[in-house]
Amino acid sequence: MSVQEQSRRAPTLEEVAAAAGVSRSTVSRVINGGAKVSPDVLRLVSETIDRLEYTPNRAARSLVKQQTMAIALVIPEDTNRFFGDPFFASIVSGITQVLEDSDYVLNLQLTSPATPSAKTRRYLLGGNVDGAIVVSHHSGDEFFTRLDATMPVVFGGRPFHPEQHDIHFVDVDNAAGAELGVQHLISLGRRRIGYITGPADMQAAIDRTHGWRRAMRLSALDDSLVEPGDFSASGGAAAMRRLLERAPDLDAVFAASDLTASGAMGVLHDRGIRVPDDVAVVGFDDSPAAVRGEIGITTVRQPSLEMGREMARMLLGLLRDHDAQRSRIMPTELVRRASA
Amino acid sequence: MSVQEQSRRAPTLEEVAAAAGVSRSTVSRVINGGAKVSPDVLRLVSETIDRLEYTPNRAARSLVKQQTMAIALVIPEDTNRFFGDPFFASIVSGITQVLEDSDYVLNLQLTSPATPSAKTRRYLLGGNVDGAIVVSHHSGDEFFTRLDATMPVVFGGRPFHPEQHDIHFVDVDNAAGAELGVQHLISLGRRRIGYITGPADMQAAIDRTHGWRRAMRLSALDDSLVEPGDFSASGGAAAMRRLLERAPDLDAVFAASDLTASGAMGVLHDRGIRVPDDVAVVGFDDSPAAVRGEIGITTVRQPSLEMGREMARMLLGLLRDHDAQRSRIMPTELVRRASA
DNA sequence: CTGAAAGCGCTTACAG
DNA sequence: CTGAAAGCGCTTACAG
Repeated sequence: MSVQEQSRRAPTLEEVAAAAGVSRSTVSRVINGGAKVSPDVLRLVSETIDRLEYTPNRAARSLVKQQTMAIALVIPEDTNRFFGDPFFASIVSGITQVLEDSDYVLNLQLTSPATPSAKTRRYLLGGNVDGAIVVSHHSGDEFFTRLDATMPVVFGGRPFHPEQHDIHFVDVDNAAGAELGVQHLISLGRRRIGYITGPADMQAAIDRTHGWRRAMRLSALDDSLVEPGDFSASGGAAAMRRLLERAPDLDAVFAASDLTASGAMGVLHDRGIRVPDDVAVVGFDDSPAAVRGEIGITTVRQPSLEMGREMARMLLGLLRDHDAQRSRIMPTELVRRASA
Repeated sequence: MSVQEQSRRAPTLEEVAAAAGVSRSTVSRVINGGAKVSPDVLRLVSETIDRLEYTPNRAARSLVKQQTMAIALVIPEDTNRFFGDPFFASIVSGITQVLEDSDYVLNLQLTSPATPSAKTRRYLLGGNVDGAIVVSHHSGDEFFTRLDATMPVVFGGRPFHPEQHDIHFVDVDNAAGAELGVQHLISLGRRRIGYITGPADMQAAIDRTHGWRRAMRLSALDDSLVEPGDFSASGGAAAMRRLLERAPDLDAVFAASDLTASGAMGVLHDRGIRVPDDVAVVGFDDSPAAVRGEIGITTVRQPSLEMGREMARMLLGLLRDHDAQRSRIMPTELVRRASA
C-alpha cells in the first residue's frame, strides 16, 4: 500500500457535483440514465465524472435501492472435488461469462455438502445478495428450499425434492442421456454391461441410473451389474475393481461421469484389459476429462458451458421479472471417441 | 419467490431496539462487542436479536465503517484452463478455508489474462473490496501493480516485475524445485532429457526453466531440448510430439506441470514408448492430475492447499496491520511414483 | 452505562 | 429540466 493512498480516496457524488457546478441530484440523474437532463449539462457532468474517475459507492447505493447487486454462487461440495471436475468448471465459466455483461457481482460460497455453515446461512439469509445460483445440490438439507422462499434461486441440476414445483433450474434429461449411452454400447454388440453410478444423493445420478436400467431392460439384458461411484476418478477406479471381481467376463462399462470413466479405464489398463477391444467404455459429460487420457472417451455430452450461461440468464431474468421462465432442459448427445 | 417474502423482510436495528426497549446505540454496542453494556441489558438485547434473527445490514455498515468486508479473488486466466488445473483448484480451496473463519466474503473476478475488463477494473478500483488476491499473474499489464498501490494485494506466485520490492506474495522456489526434479532424472542415469516449459509470461514458468538449465549444466548435459508448453495437457502433448521429432533418442522428459506431463505421457503411450522404461517423466505440482492416469507421475510437490491458506492469512494480516509479513516461500519436495 | 444526534454516500419523490 | 430535503440502516463520538 503506497503513500498516495490518501489522495487516491475515491471521489464522492458531492465532489463531482461541486466540480461540475450542479447539484447532487443532477449528477445522480446522469449516472442513472441521464433522464431529463439538458444536453449541455449532461455533457459537462459526464466529462467531470470521467475526469475524476468517479464510481458510485456501492454500499450507499445498495442502502437506498435496497438491492445488493450481488449474486451468490453456492457450491455445496468439497472444493477440490468440485473444481477437480471439469464439468463444473465449465458451468462456472458460463455463469461468469454472462454475469460479466451485467452489473452483478458474484460471491463465492463454498460450503459443505450436507449442512451449509452458519456463516453461509447467515450470509444468504441476511439479505446480502439479491439472488443465488446453487450448483450440485445434494439432498439432506432443507436449507436451499427455504432459501428459495427468500430470494430468486436457480439450481444447476434438478433439485432432489420432487414436490417442489415452483423451482427454477437448468438441467439435461439425465435418464434419456444415460439411455443414449447404454444403447450405444448395446448397438456395438455388448451384452454384459456394468454400470458405475454417481452419488446416491444427487438427482442427476439417480436419473442416470433410471436411464441405464431402462435401456438394459428394453433389450432384456441383465441390469444387476451396478456399483456405486461418486463422479470422481478414484471412485470410478474402485468401482471398476469391484465390477471386475463380480463379473470378469463383462464386455462394457457405462460410467455416470467422464471422470468416473477415466478412473475405470486406469484400472482396465493396469489389468491389461484392452479398451475398447475387451471392454468398451462410455462416460457422461463430455468434459475435458474425456480427452485428457491416452484413449479418448466416448461420452454423453452435456452442454456445460451453455448450461452455466443459461443459469445466469435465468437468474437475471428472475431478478428483473419474478415470473420469468421456470426451468430449462437442455439436450444431450452422444460423442463418439475411441473407448466405445 | 413465495408470498411470505414481505413478512420475511429482514428486521432493522431500530426494530430490535424497539422490541428490547432500548436505544439503537445500545443494540449496536452489543453487536459490536458488547463494550460497556450492563449484563442484564446485554442478555435482553442478545435474546431479542436471536428471536428476531437479526443480521446487521451489510451496506449500511459498510457505508459508515468505510469497509466493504469483501475480498476479490482475481483470476486473470481463462476459466476452463484455470479450474481445469487441479493445482489452482487446491489454491482456491485453501483460500476459502481460511476466509470461512473470517468476516470477509469472497468476490470472484474472472478476467482475461492480458488486460482486465473495464468492469473488473472499475470494480477493483472503485472501492468495492478491501483487498485482493491475484492468482496466476501474467505479465503484460501494469494494472495489478497499480492496484497494489490502492489496497492490500497478495499474489499467488511471485509477480513478473522484479523491480517491485514491496509486493506481497506466496510462492515456492520454482528454480530449486525444477532442479530437484531434473536431478532425480539424472540420478536415474538419464542423459538425453527434454523439457516442456510453462507459459513464457509467467514468472513461475521462467524460474522453472532456470532450474532445469542449471541442473543440466551442472551435470554437463545438453540443455537444448526445450519445447514450449502452457501448463495444459494438450500443450504438453503437442510439445512432446515436437520433442520426439527433434530427438527420437531421448530417455527422459521434465514437464513444467503435472497436466503437461500427463499430456506428454499420452503421446508416449500412443507411440508405444514405455514409461518409465524407455522414457522417464517427472512433472511439477503434485496435483490430482499426477495420480489420475494409468501411470502415477513422479513430481515436484508444491503445497498448493497450504499456499492458498497462506495467501488468505497474509491478506487478512495486511488488512489488520499494514506492516504484515511481506512474502512467503514454501518448500517443494520430490514425490516418487511410477513415471520416474 | 445509556441515549440523542450527526453522518457515511447515495437516490428519489417533491417543488418549482 | 433542476435543486433542496428526506431517508436507506448503521456506527460513533458526545453528553449526561
